[in-house]
Amino acid sequence: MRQLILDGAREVFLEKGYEHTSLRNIAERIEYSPGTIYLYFKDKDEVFHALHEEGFRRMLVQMQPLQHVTHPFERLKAMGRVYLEFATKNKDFYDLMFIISGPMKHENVDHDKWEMGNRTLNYLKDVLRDCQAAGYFKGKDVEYLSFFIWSSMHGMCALYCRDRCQAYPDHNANDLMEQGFNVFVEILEKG
Amino acid sequence: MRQLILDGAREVFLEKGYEHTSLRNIAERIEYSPGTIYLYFKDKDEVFHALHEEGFRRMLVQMQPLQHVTHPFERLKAMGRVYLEFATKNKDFYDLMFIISGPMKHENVDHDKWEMGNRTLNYLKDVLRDCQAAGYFKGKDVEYLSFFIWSSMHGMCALYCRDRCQAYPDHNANDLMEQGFNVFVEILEKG
DNA sequence: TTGTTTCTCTGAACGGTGTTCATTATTTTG
DNA sequence: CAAAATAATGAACACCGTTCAGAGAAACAA
Repeated sequence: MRQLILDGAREVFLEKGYEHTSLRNIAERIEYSPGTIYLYFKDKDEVFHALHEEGFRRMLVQMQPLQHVTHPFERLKAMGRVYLEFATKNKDFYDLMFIISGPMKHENVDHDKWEMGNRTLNYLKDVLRDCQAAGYFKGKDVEYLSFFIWSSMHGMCALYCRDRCQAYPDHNANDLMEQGFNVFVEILEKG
Repeated sequence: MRQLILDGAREVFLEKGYEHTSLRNIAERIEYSPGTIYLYFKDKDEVFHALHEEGFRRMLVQMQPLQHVTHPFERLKAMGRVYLEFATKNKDFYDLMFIISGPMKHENVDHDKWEMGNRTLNYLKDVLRDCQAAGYFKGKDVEYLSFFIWSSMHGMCALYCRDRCQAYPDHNANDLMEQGFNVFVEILEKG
């Protein structure tokens, strides 16, 4: 049953986006009444927490092939590109995973949720350690370095998702992301 | 009248945050009926567009002192710190200015709105050109460079505002921001 | 002064939201 | 088959943004 609700939620969510997905929509889609959802989920946030997890699962799947990139810095670059592509091609999922406030309410977080997210972040840290072993990022703390790198990627994606790329009216948003990423790589290469 | 509404809106907004600010709240605060607001503003977004502008005005004020920092790269660093401080100390304004979807609906943007935002962005570009004149960021396109730098700063602030710093449970969020910024500066220094 | 026009403001109403809960329907168990 | 346990309902509550016919006040004309 829980799975049925989640499937309906994902369908409506991917069709209409987070903003326009109501519990009544979801209930209607799976042909149950609104109240039923509350028998299986505490509230709306808990429903979307599950999709949140699924988002990370999807992202991790897209990152699997990267393990065959042997050179660590190349792997880091490839990771960045996958991240960027994930955000631009799964705007709604990205929004839900990294921007929307709901799924991060303090109660929900400590538990065993957010596991997939941690796994992705740990993967980044591993790659960074590999980079350091290959002579990159000398003397940097992996924690802070990973936070900065994640932030830089997230920053572009967040501006993209929330239409702030319009601040550059003469540039196409996707172009901006790609060229911005290139600048990023060039600068990282020298550090 | 328009000003009265805006003042009420800002009060409620700063007290309860964007999420919990309804037109009914605002109307109640200024002791008018909800309908009245629609005589002076097209809709909710238009009300918050004005606060959006005010946010940029506040940010620009905080950036004024920077013009006395002579060394361009130092000015850039100082600008980053001001940006970071603005975001952490004016979470709600920052959220409204750079994260929330509303104020960026396509209709509203082309007009003469978004002017303050552009002014801030242009100031960043100017500083970057000064940096280039001083030998930094050789051969980089200022458009893409500014987008990347803005993104990096925004990324940290956005993760902060939307509680994603919890992904680092062993680190204090403010510490994360500061150290993340330091990593950023170190890496920029070498480019 | 009175009548008319103009402008401002109201507040009920519409359709939407998340959430609760007494009631009904179904299934499982004794 | 009856009783207990479980599952599902859908009306109701309190909100939301938004609209609009009409009430009230002010300004102007006669």
